[in-house]
Order: sequence, then structure tokens, then C-alpha cells
Amino acid sequence: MAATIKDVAKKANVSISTVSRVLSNQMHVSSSTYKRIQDAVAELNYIPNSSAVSLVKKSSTTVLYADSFYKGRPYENPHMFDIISGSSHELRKKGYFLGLLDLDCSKEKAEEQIINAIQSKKADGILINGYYVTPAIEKILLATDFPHICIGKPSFDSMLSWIDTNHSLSSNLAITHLVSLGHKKIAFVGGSDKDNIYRDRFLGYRLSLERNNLSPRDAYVIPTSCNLEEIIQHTTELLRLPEPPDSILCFNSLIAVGVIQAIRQFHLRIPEDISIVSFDNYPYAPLITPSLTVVDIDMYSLGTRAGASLLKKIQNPEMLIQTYTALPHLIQRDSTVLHSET
Amino acid sequence: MAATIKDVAKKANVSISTVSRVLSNQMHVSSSTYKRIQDAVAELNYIPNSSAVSLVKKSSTTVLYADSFYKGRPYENPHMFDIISGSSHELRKKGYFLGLLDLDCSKEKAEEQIINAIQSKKADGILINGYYVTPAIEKILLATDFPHICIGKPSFDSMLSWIDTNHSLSSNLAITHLVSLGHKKIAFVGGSDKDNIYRDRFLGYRLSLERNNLSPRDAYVIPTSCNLEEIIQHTTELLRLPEPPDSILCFNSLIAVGVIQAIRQFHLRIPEDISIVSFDNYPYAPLITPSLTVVDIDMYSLGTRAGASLLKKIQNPEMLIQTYTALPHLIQRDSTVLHSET
DNA sequence: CTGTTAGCGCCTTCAA
DNA sequence: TTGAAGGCGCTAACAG
Repeated sequence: MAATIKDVAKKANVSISTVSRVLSNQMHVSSSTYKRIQDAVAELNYIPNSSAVSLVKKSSTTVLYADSFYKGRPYENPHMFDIISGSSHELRKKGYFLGLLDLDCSKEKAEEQIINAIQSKKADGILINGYYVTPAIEKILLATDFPHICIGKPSFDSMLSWIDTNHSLSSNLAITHLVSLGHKKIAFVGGSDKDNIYRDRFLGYRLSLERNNLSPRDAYVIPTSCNLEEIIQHTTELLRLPEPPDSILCFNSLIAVGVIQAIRQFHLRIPEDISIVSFDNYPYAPLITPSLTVVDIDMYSLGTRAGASLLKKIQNPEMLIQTYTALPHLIQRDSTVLHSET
Repeated sequence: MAATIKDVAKKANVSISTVSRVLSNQMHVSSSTYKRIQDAVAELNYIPNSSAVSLVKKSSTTVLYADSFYKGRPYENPHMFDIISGSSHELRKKGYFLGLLDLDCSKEKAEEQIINAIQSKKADGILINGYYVTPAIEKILLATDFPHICIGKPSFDSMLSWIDTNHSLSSNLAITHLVSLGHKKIAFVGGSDKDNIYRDRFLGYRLSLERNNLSPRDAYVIPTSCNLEEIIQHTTELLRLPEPPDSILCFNSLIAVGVIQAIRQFHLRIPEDISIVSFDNYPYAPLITPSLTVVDIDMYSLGTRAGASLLKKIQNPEMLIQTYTALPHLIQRDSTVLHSET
């Protein structure tokens, strides 16, 4: 049905190799035949068959994004999709496509999927959620010299390339802001020790306190799930301490909502009596009362950089890329400093 | 580097066609050679080159999801990514991959991208956001008999296949709930006439009122943007009416947040004095005060169905699929009926 | 049951 | 500047 290079050659009265030449812009073609061929291409609506090109060029101009796309994930983790959008954008600029590799939840199956994708040459490179990277995957990636970037540093030391945000720096930004407002008793609510991001943010929290000559107190650190009751329960205990905090750093905006509810029950005012800062600028952050001061991370541009880095690795597979890109920034709203009058 | 079918054939001491046979499970192969070949495959870690297979089979086992992946989209519209996740899941089960076709914001460029994807045979089918479908795209899709499903009914009448949620039915669910609680003066806040979904939901709102013998009042219908001040402003006017509503249906949960703030300023209680229902069950819906009663739509399963439908069209391209899948359901929370004690 | 052969559509030397 | 020819890795008749 669709036109092939042969059809174009016939219509332009040249051989297929000449057509191929003008299509790949290798001049050495007389301007008259060049034009004839261009016309034929336009007339026939000719676009090269991508499988044939991939086969002979040994490149699919496709990159895979390997992650798990389970139901409801976009609601709990829109960040991930902003990263995908960013990398897609960057890749597209260079003529690459982004394909999704929907990883099975079972690690063995996921490994198999990745190996399969690499060996079948479905893609020229892979972006892969660092969380899913196992030593077995590292081995195959390294052995085949397959261009890759892990999104988020893998949980074990490795020679893989990765890119990550500086979560520790994010905490630092938040703490610096709170300290500048005169706060000295800063609590940290939410998250779980099992979470890499939590550990990094917690580290930044502690380091930043120390840097500001504030001694960290264990009672001020409260990991919790996102369950509303649990958050309220824990926050209540926190506020009942002999020396309650004067400000709270929340692991995410959902936690913040719970914390705020608990604070209301104590009839404390935000930000006059207690300030709140949280991570992640969800669309509702400015809408809740009080509007949330937030440390935001530009995930889209993380994706952009990941895409650009992968493109570099495709050019030069033995290059090692391991970077923290520091993109957090503070968005100041009513939960720390009163701006707007409602 | 990677093994080819030739390597396997050599190692197993057979011809490549025999290898091909066992790989595609067309028996007619003696069990002894079968085993020899399997062993060779395993030993060499052989996986067929997908470009070569695509070229000869004329099928890439890839499907495209065409939409615009601009920065921040996942936060404003996580639904879209839940649909993507659902379709990816369905497709994967049948051995298909989902690739992203990141549409340019300019309609002409977007058309070009789609045409290019079809002609280059990069994919066997396409899922495409109905919003981006133009008559030009319809023409090429129909002319090439290219398997497609529009996600969301296109804005013009067409012979394309599409799948959509029954937004009108969603409204009906909400109204029925409110009426069952004894409400008679039901307002509808938020959305824009230019929005297809708005028009459908609005239609459902009106029809449902009529079905319940409630006469719609123009003053109760207030389209607005998601800007907080605007929402509050409009809601305030609504509440100042001689006969204010006893319940409000909000176009989405962001609107609901603004509406609730405005109501607070009037010192009205929710749900005692006024009830709130909104669309879309965002993660924060249960967290805000009061927790929101919501009509939720299972977008993941919409994706699942879209994927399944596309697969059918790939089998049978001339099949016409145009369905409203009715998946909304009501999640009852404190903004209409008091459940929990805080 | 197995091997030979002819492509799929394109790129790329190598001659002319 | 152009054309002929030989693959890329695989499948699918067609013989044997």
C-alpha cells in the first residue's frame, strides 16, 4: 500500500541508491535529479519504512522508559510522569521516540523484560527507574555496554550511570528558610526509613540543623504513612510534648494536610504559632488553607537532563554519568509567612 | 555482538529455517533437534532482532499513544496517565509495546507527526487523544485503514473509532445522590463551555434535574476557571442570591476547594447547610475538610478497554468501535453525609 | 522432518 | 554524478 523507495526511484527515473542518497542528504547529486526525486517523494507521500532503516542502520531511534505503570500510580506519583514528559521532549528534538517498558512487579520478570528489550534491539538506550535496578540488570547493562541512565541512584553501589535530585539539598532549603524566620524547634513529619528519598531528606534535615547550630531531637522526627488518622495521631503527640516544635517540615503535601488538621485541634495559628513547610508543589498546595510553603523540585527538567544524558551515552557508551542535579526551589506561601489577606 | 539466528543454527547443526520454526512454535520438528535448538538458544542468549522480524512480518508489535506531554501536565491531568497505564497493561499482555508520540502543540505539526508515524510503519495502531484529532487526521486514518482508537470522542462527527466515558451519566449519579438527600436547589460550579467534558457533564446535570422534576435555574450555573479568587468570587455571588442553593456540584476537586472556602466565609456548615459533590477522586479529596463526596471515573480501566479495542481493530481494521463505557461511581464522604467523627 | 531460496525495504560499498 | 550488487536478520513458501 504505502510507497517504497523503489516506487520513488521508478517515478523519478533513477536507481534506488540515488534516492537513498538524497534522502540522507549526502549530496553528490545533481540538482536536477535532486529535484525530480524530491517531487516524486512528495507526490507519493514517501516515508522510509522504519523497520528496514533500523535493520540496516542498527539503530531504532527509540529509547525505552522502564518503570512500573500500575493502576493509580499517576495519582500517587505524578512526578514520574513529569520526568517521562521531560525526557520525551528532549529525545524528540533529536528524532528519538520514547517507548514504555511496563515492568512486571516481580523482579525476575522485570529482569527478563529488560534483557529481552536489550537483546532484541528494540531500543538504542534505556531510562530506568533506579528503584528497579538489580545487580543482575547492572550486569547485563554493563556487559552489553547498553546506553542507560537510571532515574534515581540505584540502592547499591554500581558502575551504572544515574541522575538524581539532591534531596538533601531540598531539606536544606526548607530548613534555611525556617531558620531565617527565627524558628529553632523544627520537627520532621512523615516518610519511611525504607524510602531512599526519605533517608536523603532526613540526612539533609539533620545536617542543616547542625549547620545552624540547632541540636536535632529524636522526639521531633516522626515517620508515618499517609494515612490521615495516623498523621493526626502522631502530630498530636508531637504537639503535646513539653517543648513542642515551632515549625514542621512535612515529607509531602498529603502529610501536611494531616498535620494542619491536627494543629487546628490545638487552636494554634499557622504561621503565627507554628510554621509548615512541605515537599512537592502539588496543584492543591496553593489552595488549601493556609496555602502551603513548599520546596518544589522541577521533575520535568530532571527528565530533560536524563534524556540529554542518555543521548550522550548513545554517542559514547563508555562515558560514566553520575550526577545530582540540584533543582529544588522554595515557593513561599502563607504556611510560613502571611502574604495574602483572605 | 548479539547472537543471530545463524549462530544458533550453526551451534545446533541445523539450518536457519529450522531454528525459525521452533522459535515460532510450528512443530513439525523432531524432538531431538528441537532440544538441540533450545539448548543453543539458551546458551547464546538468543533473542530475535525485532527490526528484522518487523520488516518481514510487517508488524512492529508496537502501538502509539499520541498526546501532548508538556511540562506539568501530569499534575493537572493525572487521568491521562492512568489511561496510558491501563492501555499499556492490556497491550503488554498480548506482546505489544506502547510508544509515546509526543504531539507538537501546533496542529499542523501534530498532523505531520501522525502521518509520519503511520507511513513509516513505526506502529501497528494508535491511541490518540480525541482532542487532537482533526479532519485531516481523520482522513489519513480512514484512507490508510490504520487501526486507531480515539480517547475521547472527537469534537466533530466522524467515522473514526472512539471510546469515552459517559460524563452525562456521571452528573446523573451526583444529582441522584443529592436528590436522595432531599436537596432541590442544586448549583453547578466550574468548567468552561469550550470544554467537551464540561458540556457533557452540564447536559447530564440538566437532564437529571428535569428527570427529578426540578427546574434548572440559570443563576445556579456558574462556569469558572480554576483560579482561586475567581471561584470564591463566583461562589460568593451564588450564596448571596435571594434563594441560594442547598447543594453544589463542582466541576472538579480544585473548584470544590475554592467553593468550600467561600462557604466558610458565610459560616455555613457542610453538609448540614449545604452539600458538596465534585468530580474526580484525587488523592487529597478524602483529606480536605470536609472530605469530599465525589463521582469517580476509573480511567485505568478506560485505558484497558481502549487497549483491548485497539487490539481488535488491529485484527479487523474495518470494525467500527464507538462506545461510551459507563464507569463512574459515587464515593460518599463527609461533604454530603456526615460519617466520621473528627 | 529439514534445507534451500527468495524476498521484506533500505543503506552502502564499489565500479562505471 | 550515478547504478549494480551485496547484505542487515529474519520468515515463509517450496522442494526434497
